[in-house]
Amino acid sequence: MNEHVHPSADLTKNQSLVMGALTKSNGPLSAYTILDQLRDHGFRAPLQVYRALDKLVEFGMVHRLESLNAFVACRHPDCDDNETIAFMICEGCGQVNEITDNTLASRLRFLAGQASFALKKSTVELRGLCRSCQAA
Amino acid sequence: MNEHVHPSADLTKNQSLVMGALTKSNGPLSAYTILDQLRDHGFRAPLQVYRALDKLVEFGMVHRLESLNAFVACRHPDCDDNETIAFMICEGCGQVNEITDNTLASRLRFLAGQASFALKKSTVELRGLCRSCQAA
DNA sequence: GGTGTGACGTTATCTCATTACAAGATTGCG
DNA sequence: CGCAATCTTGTAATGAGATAACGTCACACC
Repeated sequence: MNEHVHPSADLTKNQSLVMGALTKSNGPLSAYTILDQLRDHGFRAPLQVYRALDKLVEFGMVHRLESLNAFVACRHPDCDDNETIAFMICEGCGQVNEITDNTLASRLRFLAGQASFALKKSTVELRGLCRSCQAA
Repeated sequence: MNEHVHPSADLTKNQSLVMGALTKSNGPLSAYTILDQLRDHGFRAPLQVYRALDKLVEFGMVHRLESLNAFVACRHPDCDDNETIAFMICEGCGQVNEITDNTLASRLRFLAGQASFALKKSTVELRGLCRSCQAA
């Protein structure tokens, strides 16, 4: 079992299929959209997608976008799933930009610390318009 | 028509009822939980709740927690709905803490600016355990 | 062989949210 | 007043997202 990095080689068949669908897409996909895309490959029920997604998220290969109820492939090769990640989501074209920023992350940790709050996971999602979509 | 501040006096009956339910609760409520609580007051369908919530969110009196699919009454009397707000959500007791932090907000604006991203709304939700729940 | 574990498949169900249509209520104005 | 425009409401139906509960299968390990 490969450790420490994205275990791409160890993915099961279903996990690979779901990962493939997300990688090919240039935007986030909902679980049901993935299901529809994989019906030809034998997928029949939402749970098949959700189980694969759970694992992929656990591996840090996929992120869940809470404000969209959708999932996106991680573009950082060695993305630590515990790290604070921020997403910029364009409401025009649907594109998602993934950014990591230490200043942001440490500010969030500071705020949590001030309140004696044991931080487990941060969700930071910025909605707006990307450069191209502002022109239109 | 619309006002410049929280138009508490201008709430419709349904909006007042929903606002009341959220204010009385010491944690976030889902739309369907609100619906159940208001059945005695004539509420019959989810849409009655969602319509009221839409307006209350628009007025800045209620915030939506994306990671919970739930809603919480704003505790800041003059909360501007455009302002960046962060939530600390305890996974133990369900309590939600609302915090505004200028350093955080300006960092998010900076990151957006760097990418020429026209920021409309920020979602910042921290999950973890509050002080009391860490003891247990 | 027996046992534990993890992935898989299927059905049903649950929660969250919206679409579509109709009826009152209110405001504004000729 | 009479009428249109707009807003709020009510109701039913449906769409979208997620999980529970069952059973099966493959495989590693002793």
